[in-house]
Amino acid sequence: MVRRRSEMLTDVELEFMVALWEIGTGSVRDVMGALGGDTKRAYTSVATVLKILEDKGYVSSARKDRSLIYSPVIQRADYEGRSLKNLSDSLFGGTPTALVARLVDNEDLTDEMIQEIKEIIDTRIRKDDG
Amino acid sequence: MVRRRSEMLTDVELEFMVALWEIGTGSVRDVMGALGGDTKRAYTSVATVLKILEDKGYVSSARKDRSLIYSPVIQRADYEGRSLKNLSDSLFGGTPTALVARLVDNEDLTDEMIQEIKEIIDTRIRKDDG
DNA sequence: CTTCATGTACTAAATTATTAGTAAATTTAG
DNA sequence: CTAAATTTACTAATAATTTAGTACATGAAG
Repeated sequence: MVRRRSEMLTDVELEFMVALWEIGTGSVRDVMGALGGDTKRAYTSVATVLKILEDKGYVSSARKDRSLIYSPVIQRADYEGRSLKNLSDSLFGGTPTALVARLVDNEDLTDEMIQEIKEIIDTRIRKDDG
Repeated sequence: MVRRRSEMLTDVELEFMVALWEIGTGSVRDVMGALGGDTKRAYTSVATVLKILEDKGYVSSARKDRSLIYSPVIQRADYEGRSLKNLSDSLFGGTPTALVARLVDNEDLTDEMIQEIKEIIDTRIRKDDG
C-alpha cells in the first residue's frame, strides 16, 4: 500500500517557500527571519524543514563560508498555477470558470477588487487579439 | 506542542465530501459507489473515513434500518469559498486579484473560458449596480 | 434454529508531517 | 591554545493521515 506523496506543499512547507521566495535566497537564519507566521520556531526546526524541502527537490543549497544558502528550485508563479489547477480539479470539476464564479460571489470582495479583476480579464482578452 | 487541526479537508476527505455532495445523502455503500477516483477502497476504509468526517463535524449520520445514512453538514459553496480564501491568504498575499491574474495567464485556458469568466465578472458588476 | 450476509465499531499498521533536541564540526574571541 | 558560539547532521517524539482487518451484532434464507 504505497502512498505517493502529493505534489503539493504542506502548510508549513508553503510558509517556508513563501519566505524564501520573498528573500530570493538565504541561510537558515535568513529564512527564520523571513517567516511571517505568528508561531516561533527553533533554529533547528527551520533547518530541518529546509532540509526536507531540499530532499523533496523544492529548494537547493550551496555552502557559503560555514552556512548553507538555500535557493528555490521551483518558481513561485509555477507553483501558484499548480495550486490553482489542483483546487480547480479537486473541488470545481476542473472548470476554472466555476472557481471564478465562486470567488466573485464572495461578499467580502470590494467593488474596487471586482473592477480590478475585470481589468485583468479585459487586458488578457486584448492581448489575445493583438 | 499542540498542533491544531487545519480547518481544511485532507485530499481523501475532500474526495469523500465531493462524492457526498453529489449524491446529497447516502450510506457507506452509496458513497463508495459515488467515489470518482481511480483507487479502489475497501468497504471498511470508506466506513472509517466517513466516521472520521463525522468526528470532525463535516457530516452527520442517521440510522435507517441497519445502515447509517450520512449527510453533509457543511455546504459545498461554503467550503469552496473557504478554500479560495485559504489559497488566497497562503499564496497570494490575501489578494484575490493576484489569484485571478495567475489564473488567466495560464496557457491552457481557452478563449471560450476567458469569455465565460468575463461574463461572470460583468454579470456580478451589473448586479452590484442594479 | 442455524447459517450466511451485511453493517458498524474498534483496532492496527504504515506513512507523512511537524517540531525540536543532541552531537559533532568549525570558527572566533580571549 | 582553550572556551564559547554557530551551524549542520542525525535522531526522536508526537500527531495526523490513510488504508484495511477483526469482532460482533443483526437481519434474512433455508
